[in-house]
Amino acid sequence: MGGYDFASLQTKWQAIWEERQPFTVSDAGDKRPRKYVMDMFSYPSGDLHMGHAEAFAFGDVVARYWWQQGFQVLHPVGWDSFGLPAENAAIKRGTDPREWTYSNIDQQRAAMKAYGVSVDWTREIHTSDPEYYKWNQWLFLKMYEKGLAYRKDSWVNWDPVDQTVLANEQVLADGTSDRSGAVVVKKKLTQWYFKITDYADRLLDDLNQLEGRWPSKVLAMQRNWIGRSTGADVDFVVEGRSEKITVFTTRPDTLFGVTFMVVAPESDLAAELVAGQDDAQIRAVFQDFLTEVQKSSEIERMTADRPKNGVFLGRYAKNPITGERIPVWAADYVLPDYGHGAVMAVPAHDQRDLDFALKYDLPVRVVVDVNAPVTGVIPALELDENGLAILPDDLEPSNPAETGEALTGEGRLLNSGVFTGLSKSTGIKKIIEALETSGDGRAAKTYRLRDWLISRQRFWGTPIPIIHGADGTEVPVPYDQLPVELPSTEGLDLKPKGQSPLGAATDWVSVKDPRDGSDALRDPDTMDTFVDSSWYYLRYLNPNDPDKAFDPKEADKWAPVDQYVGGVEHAILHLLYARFITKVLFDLGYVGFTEPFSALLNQGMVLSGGAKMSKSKGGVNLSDELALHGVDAIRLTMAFAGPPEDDINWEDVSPAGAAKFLARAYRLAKDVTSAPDAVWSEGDQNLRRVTHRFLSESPGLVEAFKFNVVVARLMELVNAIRKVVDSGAGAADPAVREATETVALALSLFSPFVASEMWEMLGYDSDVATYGWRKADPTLLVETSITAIIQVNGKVRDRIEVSPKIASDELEKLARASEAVIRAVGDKEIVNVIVRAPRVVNIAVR
RNA sequence: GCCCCCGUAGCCCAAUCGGCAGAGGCAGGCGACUUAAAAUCGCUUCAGUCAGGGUUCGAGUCCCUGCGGGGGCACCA
Repeated sequence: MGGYDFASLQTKWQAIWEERQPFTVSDAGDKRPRKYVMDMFSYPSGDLHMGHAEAFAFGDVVARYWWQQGFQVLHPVGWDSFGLPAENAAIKRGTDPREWTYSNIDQQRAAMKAYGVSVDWTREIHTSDPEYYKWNQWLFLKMYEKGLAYRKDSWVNWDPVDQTVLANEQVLADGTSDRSGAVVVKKKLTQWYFKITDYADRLLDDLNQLEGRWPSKVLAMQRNWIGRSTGADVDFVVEGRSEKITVFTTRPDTLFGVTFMVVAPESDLAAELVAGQDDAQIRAVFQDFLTEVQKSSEIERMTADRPKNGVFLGRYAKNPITGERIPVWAADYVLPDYGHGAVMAVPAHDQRDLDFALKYDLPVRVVVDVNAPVTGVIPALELDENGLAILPDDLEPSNPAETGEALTGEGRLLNSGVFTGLSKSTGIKKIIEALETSGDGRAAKTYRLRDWLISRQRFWGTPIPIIHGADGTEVPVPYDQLPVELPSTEGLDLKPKGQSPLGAATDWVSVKDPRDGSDALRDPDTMDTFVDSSWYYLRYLNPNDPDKAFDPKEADKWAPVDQYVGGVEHAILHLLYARFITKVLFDLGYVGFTEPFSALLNQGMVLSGGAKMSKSKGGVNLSDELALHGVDAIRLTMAFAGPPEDDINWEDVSPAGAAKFLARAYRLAKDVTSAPDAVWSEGDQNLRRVTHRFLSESPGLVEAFKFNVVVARLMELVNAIRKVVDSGAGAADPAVREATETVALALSLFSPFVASEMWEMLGYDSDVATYGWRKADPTLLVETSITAIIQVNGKVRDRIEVSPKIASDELEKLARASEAVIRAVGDKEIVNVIVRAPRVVNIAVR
């Protein structure tokens, strides 16, 4: 590798930055406008890996860009330092998780500093510090007071490897744990929840505000996850039972087609219905069925298109609108925790209901004519004595009972009493109105989103600040007794046993009831670490404040975060939780905004051989690449590889090429012979034009995250300077200095070490990073002539050099006079001439 | 099954508003320097934009259909 000694440059500049702290934000008396740029903080695994390196490289481009643009930029880092890897490591070594965690942090901090990220190191936070997690507890208590934190007994996701419960968001689509990879099982347990479902509408609707500033993919994922459906709740009276069964449906227009009802077998409702039923045979059959259902694993349950099984419960319900008597079944295709755990079955128009009806020989009744025109005049239909329509033969739709295909399309209602003939959407509206009038139903929404299960049965997390009194009352720990600190691990067995290890820390868990001093027990569970990360962006604003979680005045000044950078793996989990907690803090009056992250950039992954790069898998890894090519070249490689949100195949990019380019840039700084006070305007005008075009275009490109294009333009500029130095005006030309200084300033966004060195070589002792972007001189951006293209029928036939200010009619005259055009037109008739001065003329001929 | 994103040279990728398909890099080729090689420097080959249809004076760009790739949700009523 020729060029320069990147290793000694890295050492030199790291020491200088350590001393100067150029990125520490004091704010006081600083009149510059503010920007808050934040990278997703890291779990302290000890090493910097490719994923971190890429995210920090991109985040740093943005942070350094705003510094150059004259802002004071808050760009903090912290550590997501609670969690299972530390705890598991501690179990393996018989040590305290604190040791592993804090030594990893030291190691990783050093790696990050060596990576040259523009960070305000005075604001570093660790979520495992009592000074931090105290405020998780404070947040919990605030939410508890508002009824947003509560405990309930429910079927939960249980990770049998990590021996703890998981939130829905932590279970992958294949039914395995996102952390341990174990197949998650269902357990019925009493757990703590945050009531995120209260915020479902706001979490969904506020996504519209983020449109265009968050990746559309993330917005789509969040919308899917929240999964709002609109429709109606309909109440069905059950014979011999005082309470009705309420079902949720998105198709109230098909109410006349209901031929049976289905409830989830494991729901309380099913048990009640069977209990109220005299036939012992039916009760026994149901019990067997329920046992069978509970045996099937979550994975089987989640596979679509499984055969549907069910049993008749021996009970009948009444259709509220037709008065018809319909049987009530229990079946495994109805889920206990969605909607009301019960459905009205319309087999003609729902594939699942149809599959079930055909299997158990239940009636199928068509109530929507999907062949009927959806728009236009509704044909007048004759009704029979039952109020049902008599249909002309050609309107007869296909019969689902014969085809096995449910009719789910748009159409017009059939056999639906006074509603017959209505379109789907009008039918939905009118039938809901009728239900509301009769009191048998109402418009309703339901969500896929579930409340956030936050308790965990592990040690290394934030203790839940609740005391359980002897009488079973939940007593919040008084605020002045926070934090509830984790005990020492001395004599404590952290091995997962399905119950929190804290429960066995006798001295810790036994407390006096704050109400009356009687014996009581602390809640032994700890919080999901996603609680820590749901508000950490606020803690950076006053990381050492002992009196409050964050300062609302600081939040007004800095928050929300202007630019958040991180991996798409948090598209739902962390980002949804942080949005939720921000809205809660807004409602509590602590912040004046409802979305935490105004803009989001998701970097792609770095792949090698089609797999994520990591040390354990062998092959290419970050530390080798850094040693081989230097920090600057690696960072530049990532910026140049393509759009930041795309994955990078390491085989497709060239760190050696990046290093070569940096060496070319560096050599220019060496070549410049003019003094720092050289008068640029006396320099080579063509080079100046290139420089100023670069100065003018780059900011927009950075703001659009087109880092790869900026680097390409920078390469262009370097090539242009080289040409002037070697075979033009020469190294002494003032324009060469101007252009080379521009290279150093722009390069500082991507490759700060070599940029700083170049800056020094060029005679400056200031920090290149905060020196300031130079404004383009508009007079150098004006083009003196422009190439107009002349087309005939859209095909380019001639090019002419014209003034950019040429008038349309003059350009047309020139175009018509062109010999190439005259030849192309020949004896054809000119039917139209489009002139877009000064760029294009198109002559349409026939 | 529903929804979202992407298909441009051998490869990674550019192409503001619909207006000359190529900025930059990798790989390749030729040349200069060198005893030779590396490094460096200069020059250079390479696609008509996945396919089909439509809108338009004009489509890589907008619309429809299909194919291919990636992702999210899913017995969700």
